[in-house]
Order: sequence, then structure tokens, then C-alpha cells
Amino acid sequence: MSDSHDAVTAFIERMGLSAQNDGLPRIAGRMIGYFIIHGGPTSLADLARSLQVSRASVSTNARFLRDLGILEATAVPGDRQDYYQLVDRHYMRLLEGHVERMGTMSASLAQAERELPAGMDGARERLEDMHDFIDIARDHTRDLIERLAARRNKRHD
Amino acid sequence: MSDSHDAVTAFIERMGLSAQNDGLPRIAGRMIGYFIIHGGPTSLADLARSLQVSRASVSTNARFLRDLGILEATAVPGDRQDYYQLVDRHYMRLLEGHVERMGTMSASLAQAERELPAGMDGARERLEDMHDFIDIARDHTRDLIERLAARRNKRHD
DNA sequence: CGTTACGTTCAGTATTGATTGAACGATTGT
DNA sequence: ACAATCGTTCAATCAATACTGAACGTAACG
Repeated sequence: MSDSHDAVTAFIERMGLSAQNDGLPRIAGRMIGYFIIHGGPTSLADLARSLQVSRASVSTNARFLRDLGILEATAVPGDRQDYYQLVDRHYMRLLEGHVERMGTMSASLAQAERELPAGMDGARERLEDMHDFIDIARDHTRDLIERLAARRNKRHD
Repeated sequence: MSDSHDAVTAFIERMGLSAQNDGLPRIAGRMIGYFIIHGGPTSLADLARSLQVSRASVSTNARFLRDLGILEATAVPGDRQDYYQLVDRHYMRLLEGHVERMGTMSASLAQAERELPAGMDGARERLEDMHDFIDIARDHTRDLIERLAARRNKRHD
């Protein structure tokens, strides 16, 4: 079983790294990795033991991932611990987050266009150009999300 | 001109914030904002003065953005300062970076599938499911990049 | 030459944010 | 009632990294 252990921990660690790389807390990434491998539902205490981190960190990051819509709480009959698991198609939330960030960027560009005094034509053109781009990219990503949702539904029906 | 100044600095500051939000250095974001507004080419010294930051920071971040393919150096005849400007369609580089990160994630999942010992069927299924998703999303984003490139070319021809 | 302005590098500082330990309330089982 | 376990919160610590100041090399220009 040491083979499995090595491969599994290596993967979980890579998930931590790439989360860090994306600006997310490392432990959050490792938690996602844990759930991809082990499924769940799992209590926060077990998670803390498995990942060798403090219960405080697990608690904080669980809430963080829950707010992101990546984790959800489930009840286990006969046990009143808080059990968590990945939401179905959790990875979609990443794309949705991407769409959200493009939305704020779009709004920021729109505000700049609105407030920019007349005469700065070069600036306005560049703002509008980038704005168009962002909006198209956002729409495109929305389509992607829909298409992926459809694909998964078809598989399951 | 105080109106223009307010709107402009507010926009540049927002760009800094949203860069920070994406895990990039704040000054890098502000530099991008500066170029969107003022066009360029601009010397690093002017940039440092405008953004009120040290020349060291500007130098470091300019190299950073150049390596990302967002800024490029241009020669200004009769002046041998280093002039920088945004590359054409600089925002495309953001999507390309996104594609790259999806690529490393895909590779990481593939490696996990390869090294995972037999018997962990649930884990394998979840890995493959996510792997499929990532690859589809990456292809889709590549299409988007191509389509946007085509759109821009048509505009210009 | 001497001066000035530029860009880079690097050691040091400052700041941000992740992680922890300890204290707490709640819940269960004895 | 008591002990044990869980999850949360918060102050404190720790680590990563953004940012700066100073020193340096280069090039222009008087």
C-alpha cells in the first residue's frame, strides 16, 4: 500500500500547489485533492488528521470552499458531526468564478468609459476594445458551462 | 483636469486591486491600467514617476509583464531609453495563461490516473471525470482565442 | 573628464495572508 | 454531573512576497 500512499499524497500535494498558484490557500487545494481521491463524506476532524493540519485551518478552509460552492455539508444518520463532500461537478464552480471575475472587470471598464472626460479618445478606444473582448470571453465561457452541464445530464439520463 | 485625474487614477487603482485579486503584484496591474489609459510607449522612469513607486519596482514588474507577453519593448528614434507599451491584444495573454494552467492541471490528473494502484475505482472515476472536463474546457478556450484573433483581423483588414 | 539620467540588481524592510494553539460553547455518552 | 469530542473563533506566529533604497554599470551630453 505504500505505492498507493505515495501516488495519492503526491497528487494531493500537487493540488495544494496549484491552488496556491491560483491564489487560493494551499490547504484548500489539498482538501479538494483529498475529496477527489477519497470521495467522502468526511468529517472535519478526519480531514485534519489525514492532511496533518490544525482543525482551525480545516474549519476555516471548509467554510471558504463552502462559500465558493465547492463543498457542501451532508448529514450522516446516527452521527452529528459535520460531514462534507464535493458538490456534484465541483469543477464547474471554478469556471463560474472565472465568469464572475470577468464580470467585475467588465464593470470596471464600463465605469472608466463613463467617467472618462471627453477628449481622451485613445484611452476610450482602448477601454472599449478591451471591454468588448471581456464580454465576448464571458459569454463564451457561459456557453461552455451550459454545454458541459448538458453533457453531464445526458450521461446520467 | 481634476475630473479626468480622479477617474483615471481610480481606474488604475482598480486595475491594481483586481491584479492583486488574481495573485499578480499590485503594481503590475497598475502598470497595465496606466498603459490602457495613456497608450505609450513610455519609459520606465516616467512610469515610476506617474505611479509614484520606486524605479526598482517598475523595472521588476516590467520584466515580469514582458515575460508574460503583456508588455513589449519598443525603440524610440533619437532616444535610447527603454520604452514599453502593451502588446497588441494584450488581454489575450490572460486567456492563454488560463489555457496553460488548465494544461498543467490536466497533466497532473493524468499522472494521478497512471500511478493510482488498481482497486481505487471511485478515485479513478472522479479523476477521469474531472480530467475530461478540464480538457474540454481547455479546447473550448483555445477555440475562443482563435475566434477572437479572427475577429480582430477582420476588423483591421 | 564630470555630470546627469537611466535601468538593473540585491539586501533589507514591510505587508499581506496562511497557519496554528488555545479558549470556548455545544453536543453526546457515561 | 462529568468527560470526551467536535467545530468555531481569535490572537499570535510564521512564511511568502511585494516593495524599497542604495549601489552599480552604462550611455549621453556638457
